[in-house]
Amino acid sequence: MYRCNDTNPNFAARYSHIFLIFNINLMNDKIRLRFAPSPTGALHIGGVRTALYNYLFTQKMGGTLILRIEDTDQTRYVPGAEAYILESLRWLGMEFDEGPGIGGDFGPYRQSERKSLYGKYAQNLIDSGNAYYAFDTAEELTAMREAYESRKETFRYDGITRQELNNSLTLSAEEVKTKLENGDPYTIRLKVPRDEEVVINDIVRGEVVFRTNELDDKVMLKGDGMPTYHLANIVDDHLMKISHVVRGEEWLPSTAHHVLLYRFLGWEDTMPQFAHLPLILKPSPDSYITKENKVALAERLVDEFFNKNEEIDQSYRSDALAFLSQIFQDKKNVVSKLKISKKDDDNKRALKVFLKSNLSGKLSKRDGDRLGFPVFPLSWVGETKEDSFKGFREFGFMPQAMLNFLAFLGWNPGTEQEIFSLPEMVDAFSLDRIGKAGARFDFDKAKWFNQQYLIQSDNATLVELLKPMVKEKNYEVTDEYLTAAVGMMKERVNTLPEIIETGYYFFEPVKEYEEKMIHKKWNPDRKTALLDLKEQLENLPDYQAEKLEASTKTYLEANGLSFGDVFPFYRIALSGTTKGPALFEMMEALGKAEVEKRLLTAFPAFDEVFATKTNS
RNA sequence: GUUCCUGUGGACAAAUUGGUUAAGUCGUUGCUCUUUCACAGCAAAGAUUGCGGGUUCGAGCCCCGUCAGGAAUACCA
Repeated sequence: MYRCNDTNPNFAARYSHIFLIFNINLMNDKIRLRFAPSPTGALHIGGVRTALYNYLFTQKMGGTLILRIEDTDQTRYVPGAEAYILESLRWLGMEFDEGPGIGGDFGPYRQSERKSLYGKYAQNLIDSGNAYYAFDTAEELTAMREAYESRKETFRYDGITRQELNNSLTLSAEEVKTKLENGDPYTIRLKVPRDEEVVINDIVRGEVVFRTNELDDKVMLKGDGMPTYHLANIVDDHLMKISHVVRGEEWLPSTAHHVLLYRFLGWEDTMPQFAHLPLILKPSPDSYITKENKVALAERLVDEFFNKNEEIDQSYRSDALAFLSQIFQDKKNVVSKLKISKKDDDNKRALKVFLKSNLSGKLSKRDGDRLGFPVFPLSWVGETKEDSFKGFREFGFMPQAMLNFLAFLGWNPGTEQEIFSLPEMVDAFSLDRIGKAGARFDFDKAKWFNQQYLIQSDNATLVELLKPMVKEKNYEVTDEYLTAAVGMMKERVNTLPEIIETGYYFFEPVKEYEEKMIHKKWNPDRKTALLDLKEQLENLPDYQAEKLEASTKTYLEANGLSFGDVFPFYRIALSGTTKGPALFEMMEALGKAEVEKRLLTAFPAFDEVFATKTNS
């Protein structure tokens, strides 16, 4: 039975005073974490959260944070992905101590550049009898898997099946030698022992036990000479002296293999501690299926289904649509209706499998697109439109708000504080307050966080962030004016761009007047009073909010009018809507001339709107 | 199918480690403030802690069973 070391993650921190007494400083060079993304596309929200937790823990412990690029799969390599990852992390304000482009004593930090390193360890495994050469081709294995599947069984390359397969365990030494000398393609597979238990002591999950008989003989070295994730990861973590592995829960099932590897390579005593993070889940179907969108959503899903399964005939389309609208009827039980039953034909089966993976489970990049929220920190432009996504930044989120939101997906400080600056978060963070259950992505909450940050930020900062967007729209305004507009709008929106979208009237003439109020209350005879008031205000020595308000009050009292008689029409004239910032502040910001212009164009327009109502 | 993980109001979650009345936040609804919207403040609705047993004076927490959801099951990471 193999046990990973089970020291407390906070051990060094907790007892640092003792180490200090003995003048041993374990903290700084002991705690080393790594964030190890794969450059196969944009870094999604789950990866960002993993990076965050790695960052928080290292900062908290005064450790070292390493960025390692895991690009061992050449077929999935996407140019630009690494740059995207770097830029995302920079935007979010997470700094790394070592990594590509940063430097460090343990480089190189791209696995493709470390290729020559791994063969030696694979050979070690062979030499110690813990791995073997496998000559089965990918095609043979695929065929085998299909054959098993047709019998409703699952093929696994393991301690049983390897005895029947084409490898150095079944072939004679002579045959193996010949094959190797001939340059026949081969992989090196881990020889998982029989009848043992591997015990993992996970920081967030506690003790997890795997029986080796359930484990497959994973490939360590691929046919192209590249290591798989499993080998490269363990070798690099060891060579880079990683102390804690904080990664997503999807890795938990293969952790047993990793523990085995540490042991076979003789590194078990320095094996890092594992912390497997809960997954970030899609919003549940019943939260986003509405009367309004369910038809569009169904069509979209069916489109994607046919896109993905080109072999299925289009004639199945109406059936698929019908099925979807049927399961959307009762949105509470969508997932349970996706169970495959015996009477389902192949099409139905394929459809159900597709829907299940798209309506439940891990949050995926498609979801964002489909449901209208971002899943990536920054926009990503892929080769096709389908592979391009809008990021949190482009949605108008502030990096700190995104981090704050993400931090709470799977962790909480145990206090009632919700808004944390990055340093505060570092201070409050600990691995043992990470939860075990999957956390559901909730865009409403994300927006709330962003709004809190918007309100909290000073106007000057927001103005700087807004300037590029203002420029893009070709609005010509002074900083002073923008500052005023931002001050009035920021607590009325969730994201930055909304300031100039819903508050467009600060930058250009009103596009449309809200008709309801005009129909209800507009009285052409009132115009004289409104114009009267306008003139009185224009004659004030300074066109300033408080003065305007005082003067208006006087006027209304003198003429027996109420606020309600006047305000809505001024408001609609200036902004097109009855919602929005305080009227007099808006007037001050817009300025005397602009206000006059807008009032004079609005009143005749109101008459017209009013006339259409009386006519109809 | 198999292995592993996880179940606390609609969502995120707390619960001093077995202690009595199950926090708080988002969302929803209402009230206050306000010319409107928003912000802020206050309040309400919403939970037999997935379900069934057991242990115990006492169970969200421990044990057994069961159901549901998720992950993994590639020469991907």
